[in-house]
Amino acid sequence: MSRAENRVEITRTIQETARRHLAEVGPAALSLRAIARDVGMVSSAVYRYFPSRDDLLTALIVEAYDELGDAVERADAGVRRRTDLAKRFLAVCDAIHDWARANPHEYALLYGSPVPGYAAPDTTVPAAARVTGAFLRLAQESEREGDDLGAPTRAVGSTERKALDGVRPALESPVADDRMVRWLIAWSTVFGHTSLELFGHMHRGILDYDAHFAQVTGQLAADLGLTRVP
Amino acid sequence: MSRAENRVEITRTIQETARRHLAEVGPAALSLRAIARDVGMVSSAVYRYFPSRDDLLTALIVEAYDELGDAVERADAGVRRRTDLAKRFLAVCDAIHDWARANPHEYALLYGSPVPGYAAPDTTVPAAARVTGAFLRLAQESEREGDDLGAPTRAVGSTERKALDGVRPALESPVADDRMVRWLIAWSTVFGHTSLELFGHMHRGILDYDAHFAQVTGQLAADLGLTRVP
DNA sequence: TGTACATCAGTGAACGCGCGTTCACTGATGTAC
DNA sequence: TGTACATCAGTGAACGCGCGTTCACTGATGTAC
Repeated sequence: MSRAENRVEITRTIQETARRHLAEVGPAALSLRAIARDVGMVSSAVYRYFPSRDDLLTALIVEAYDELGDAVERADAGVRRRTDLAKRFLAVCDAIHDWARANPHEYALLYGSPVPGYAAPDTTVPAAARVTGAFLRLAQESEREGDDLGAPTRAVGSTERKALDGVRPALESPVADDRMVRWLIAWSTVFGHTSLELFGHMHRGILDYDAHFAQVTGQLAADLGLTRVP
Repeated sequence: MSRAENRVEITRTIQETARRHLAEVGPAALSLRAIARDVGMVSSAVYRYFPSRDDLLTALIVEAYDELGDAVERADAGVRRRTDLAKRFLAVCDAIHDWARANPHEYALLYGSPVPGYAAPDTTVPAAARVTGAFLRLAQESEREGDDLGAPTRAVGSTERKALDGVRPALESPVADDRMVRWLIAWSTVFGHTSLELFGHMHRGILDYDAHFAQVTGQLAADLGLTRVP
């Protein structure tokens, strides 16, 4: 095995170990020394592979975003009838929710409180954008379908229109502002529900998280006008 | 000043200092030693007032929940026409959002990732319940008003009905399940929006957070059937 | 009202721990001629 | 094909730091008679 191959493999081993630690102790308690110990290296040796703890953290963040992105895209692609936007929407929501429950510490790293002293570099942006991308793709397709049978939407004034200017560059085909607001509500609801659930705020209130999540996302799909008979 | 009075005052001083540190460095970086230093005490002296770091943390959590609870209840009570449920709902939503933006680290402590190694005791439950209580009160009053002009709701099946059993004990007057789901969506949306905003996920996407939040909560109020002409 | 004793606040040193990062060094792997 | 040199991986010790918690002790404040 060449030096270069070895390097790739050891880098991967370190990151895998780090990922395992992340899943066990959470982002705040992640320790470079503990990871090195577990790999069977002295802590200073890790610096040959990651210039600092923050770079290792960045690698983990990108990995987690990509994993979630994969799950979401796979869920979407798994729906045969591409015109069944409701089914695709629900598949995407479930993918997020399922991944979060299976990987709570990773979810907390991505969507929980920021890690103190750490600022995510721009490297993480493309990976992070995959999840929102799935929502936006559905929004555009739904818009193209035309006949809108969703819940009535409030008119959008000029301040809000300007506030949404940041979203538009991510779109290839236009989505009307009032409907975009509904998609953003769906986005906030899915992540809000997941965070409230995972961080313990539904404890003893909602007795069946999956049932409730299904009801909620079903309602969102209806509000978005996705559940219509073809 | 008596010993007892002194004790109360110093306990308060410690907690106030802790609170200031929390606001500056966030929950994860909160240090008992640093707080003691700032108060002008040796770190071991703090143990006369708080048996451990976790108890101090609990006190801060309760304080923060109560502060948010105060803000929410004050906002609700500030609306003169008690039958204007839309206005009251928007006041409550804004109170949460405003408090979170003014106290981001405190918000993260309450609604962000759990602090590693810390489990909130039951002491925190009543304070935490005040915020959700405001939503539930509005839900009940809206239900009593009767004429429901909100967006159409999806039927609730038996699994979801059972899942909602945990919410019912908190109610004095009944709320129909399908409408309760909408109130829970509103709850998830408000906290989801706030978390996504504060934790940086709307950065460069939404250009005016307040405008967008207003649009979103306005839409929620309409979906809940609160914005009707009397 | 004064004295003897008990209670309590706060000190300072210590324990035992862990962290991220740097640096001089050894020994193995690669490269150029 | 063999040798001289450069590159690189990994070591081990150290730096400097901070943390929560315990404990024997001093000196002040309270209480009972």
